[in-house]
Amino acid sequence: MDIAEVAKRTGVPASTLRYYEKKGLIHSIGRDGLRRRFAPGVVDQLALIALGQAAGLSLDEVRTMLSPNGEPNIDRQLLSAKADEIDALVKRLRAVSNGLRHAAACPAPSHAECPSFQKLLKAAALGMFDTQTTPARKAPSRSRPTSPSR
Amino acid sequence: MDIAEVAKRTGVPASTLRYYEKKGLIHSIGRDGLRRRFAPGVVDQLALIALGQAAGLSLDEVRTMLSPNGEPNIDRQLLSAKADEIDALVKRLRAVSNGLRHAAACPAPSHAECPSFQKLLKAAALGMFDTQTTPARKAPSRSRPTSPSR
DNA sequence: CCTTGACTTGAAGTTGACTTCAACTTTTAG
DNA sequence: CTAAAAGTTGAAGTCAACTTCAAGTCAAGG
Repeated sequence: MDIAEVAKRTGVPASTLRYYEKKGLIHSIGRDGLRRRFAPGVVDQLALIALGQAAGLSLDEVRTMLSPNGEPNIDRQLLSAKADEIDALVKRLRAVSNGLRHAAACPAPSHAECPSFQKLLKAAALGMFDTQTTPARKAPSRSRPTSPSR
Repeated sequence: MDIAEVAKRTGVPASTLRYYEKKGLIHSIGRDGLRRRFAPGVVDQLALIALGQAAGLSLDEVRTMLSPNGEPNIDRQLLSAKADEIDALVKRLRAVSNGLRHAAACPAPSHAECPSFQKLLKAAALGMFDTQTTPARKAPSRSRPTSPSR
């Protein structure tokens, strides 16, 4: 597959594909002339990358998850740590989702004034700031670049 | 509470609190001299903001969720749409978590070579790129700023 | 009174993740 | 053969979300 084909299949723009390759997240499996050729597996890879990003990982983190560079030990530890983080995130996100859903259905004029909304979200937020023991600021996230990227 | 107190309680640096205030995400409830004074509720607000970010919302999106500015109708629609998005994200994230957990326990030298890891993640990635109908690139995310901010 | 320390501001700098641009090489169609 | 279309590069630009900086204000202690 050439770069345009991958872009078409995944919706990831060519510029991003080149950027990812430079960063070492994907690899072209040779050149046809000077054009990159990609193995079909790159499509799955890109899905995983998108998934990792959605989970709040940086591109560098995603790369270390996907490539067995140095110590496997450290890698595995890191892996389950990440899994724990993601589980925690999932818990909170479900609460947020419930909160939003309730807010959407709730008759109160402003959800800021709806007590059950408040409660749901407060529950979701509980434990984010541990007032002593934990580091706080656990889960990161990101902003949309620009276009919805057809 | 003054700004330092809020920072201490939440782990969110003072500079960020000022930035958020400028952006309209939080509000100081008056000044003591020229110093801001915050209501205790701001702590919960900040937790919600962090949560929203973890869910992949931009600060602007978080603000619109939290403030009843214009049309409530649009707001509610948007709310349940966001809830749907989050639910979808949660589904994928759980698959990722399972994948990572398996990879951490798996005896294969590199998880890239482990077939069950591949399968799990491929399942997680399924539907991310819809090959025709949907826009792809559904959920965003973010990277860590710098300090762990204790 | 004067310094110290916590706060204030606006402006500029940083970082991650891309995108855009200018200049160039190939491949493809006529 | 030649021109357009699609690919390539490195460098520079953009954007969101902050952080850092310079310069100033203010309350409190010595």
